[in-house]
Amino acid sequence: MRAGDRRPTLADVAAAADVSIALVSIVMRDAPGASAATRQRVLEVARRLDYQPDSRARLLRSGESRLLGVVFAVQHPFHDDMLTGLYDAADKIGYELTLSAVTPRRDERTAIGGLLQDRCAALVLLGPQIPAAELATLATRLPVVSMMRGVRHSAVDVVRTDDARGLHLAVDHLVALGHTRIAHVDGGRMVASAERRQGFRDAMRRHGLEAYGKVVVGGYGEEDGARAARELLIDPPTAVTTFNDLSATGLLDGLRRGGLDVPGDISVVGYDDSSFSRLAHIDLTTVAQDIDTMATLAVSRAVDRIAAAPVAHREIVIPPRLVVRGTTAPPPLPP
Amino acid sequence: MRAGDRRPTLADVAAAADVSIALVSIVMRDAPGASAATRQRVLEVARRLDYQPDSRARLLRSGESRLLGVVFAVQHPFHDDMLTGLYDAADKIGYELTLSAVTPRRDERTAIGGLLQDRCAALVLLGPQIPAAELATLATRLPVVSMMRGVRHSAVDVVRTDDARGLHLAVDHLVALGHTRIAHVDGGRMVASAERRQGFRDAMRRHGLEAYGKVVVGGYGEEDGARAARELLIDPPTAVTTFNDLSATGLLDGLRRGGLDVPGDISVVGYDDSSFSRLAHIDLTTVAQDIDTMATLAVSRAVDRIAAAPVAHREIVIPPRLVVRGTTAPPPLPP
DNA sequence: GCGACGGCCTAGAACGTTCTAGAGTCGAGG
DNA sequence: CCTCGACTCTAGAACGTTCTAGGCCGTCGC
Repeated sequence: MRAGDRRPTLADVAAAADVSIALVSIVMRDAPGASAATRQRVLEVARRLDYQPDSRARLLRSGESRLLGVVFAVQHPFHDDMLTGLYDAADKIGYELTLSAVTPRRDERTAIGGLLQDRCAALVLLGPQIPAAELATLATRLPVVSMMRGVRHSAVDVVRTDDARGLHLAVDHLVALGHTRIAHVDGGRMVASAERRQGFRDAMRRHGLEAYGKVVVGGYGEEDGARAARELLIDPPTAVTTFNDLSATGLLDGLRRGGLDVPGDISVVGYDDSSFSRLAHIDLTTVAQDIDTMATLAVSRAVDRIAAAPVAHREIVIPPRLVVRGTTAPPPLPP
Repeated sequence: MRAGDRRPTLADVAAAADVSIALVSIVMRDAPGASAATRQRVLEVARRLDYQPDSRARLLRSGESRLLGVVFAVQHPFHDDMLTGLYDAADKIGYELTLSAVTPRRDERTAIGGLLQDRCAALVLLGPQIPAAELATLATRLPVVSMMRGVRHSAVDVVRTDDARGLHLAVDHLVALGHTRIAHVDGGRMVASAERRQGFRDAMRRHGLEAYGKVVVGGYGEEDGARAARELLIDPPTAVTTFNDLSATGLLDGLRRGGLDVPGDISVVGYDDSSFSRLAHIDLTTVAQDIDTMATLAVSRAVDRIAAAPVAHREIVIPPRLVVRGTTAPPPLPP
């Protein structure tokens, strides 16, 4: 068989096995209506011809498309983790995933547009940045699940972590260790940044430490953390919470270059429990989002919507948990 | 319009604009055969109805599918960079990309299988790990382009960097700075690891330094680099080349923790010019693969194969270039 | 005045599936 | 012996598109 050859279709298999096309279809779908013997024979022939079903024709005909479109961004380690979870979840209930990436030169609208043409049954968006109104419009066309970003609109489903609570956990942990002067490096315009910042402020207030809490402008990446480190080095607190792990690693590096020992002089807490935060030489205390639960819920919510099943809440909020590793310790004794 | 509503089709637009279905199709494809006035009117109606073409039906009918399947792996920053380049390249010539990810729990065969069902016209595989024989079998069914991995089989196209040359560049740079005792942290069983290791050995020999060259077992990730650092600290060379940037950052961190100054005591060269290697606080001297060129060539090679165009060479080898940043310097003066 | 031609448009057949409706066959029950 | 139901199987119509063949106008060249 050469590359240019036409790929075998149901008709080819049917002809070779001397049965009708419909019967082959039945066998392929494992649907009732064929005897064990024929089933066997058809499968045999199909395997011999190396038949592969054409999912496009299949979906075209059968309307319901068991296809979930996922929009993710490159260079976001957390998105990669979430993709892993989504594949697992979709696989478990017999759905397929089709991916569309946001890159520095390919924006979210383009990514979504591509998926719409593929006629997927629902859209799962990882940390969408487009305006809520636009998401709402989109949601009139097909079910839309926004992950990691709250959307105040009744048409859009949301699966996210309780980010405020995540920062409560981080601050509680630090306070329990004895810290009082704690700073937060925030995520700037990033999705969820506001919730985390607010969570930090609330937690500090709850401990009566609002006077000691300081928020430093940060951002998404390592360079943002490094920049924040330079700012913090002027008058270092004894502990820092951050918007995410990437920023935290930049911060770690900047603080150490500035001559501080982590966690001896200063403690650092990340956010996301990205796979690299577990690496021995980073060993970052961090707030973990429950990826598998979130992925499972996002997929099942999308599927419920596709089936037009009534769902209880538009917004599902998952509690995070704190993963204590090596970057937090009691504050240094006052000199 | 509610989410459950049927999406408008060509027939809907045709009815609303009072023309034939075929004419609407012509207008949508921007094909010749419609007057400017009608074109205008049909487009108007289509926009009003919010018509979106169904790519499945389109591809089903028109056979040739302007769809390239791409298999990439999560947690590989370099793959993300390549995806960015591939989207650009495909976009430029009017092709679509459909992505399938390899995750810790979803292997390459599964990822490829998904794409085959989508009937994409060709496959682009980023650093495929499956046996060459399997790739060859696959290539009998549709054009297959392997990126970053050489495949010694006439059926599979290859677009890769001249990795041996990449290590020559790194070693030449270090030797020019005055280094003689140079180690290489290799990539273990990773794709392209052998070429880089061999390139290192050849380059050292060319400089008459084979006696000073040492190869340390490493791997893909930061932890592998950190492990190599521990080994190297026993009797440190003055410079190290690495399999990739991720491993290099782990190495950097490990060496610094071991009390060495980079680049004062020891120089480090990475490989890939990953986006994070450019970050100010990493600032890694590294070997850059020409991502855009590779992406463009991979896409056009795939397209040539789809068109059954004769192509000159099965394997396209792109020269890398060295990006000198802050982790390399002359060796310390002997005490 | 007439045939040829070009511009615009349409009908209907594909594409590879799934689904609906029904046609055979066979054994059991009356 | 007939009828019924269960079980296999099949024909043919969808699905939303593109493509092939043509039809119907004017206009142009003779």
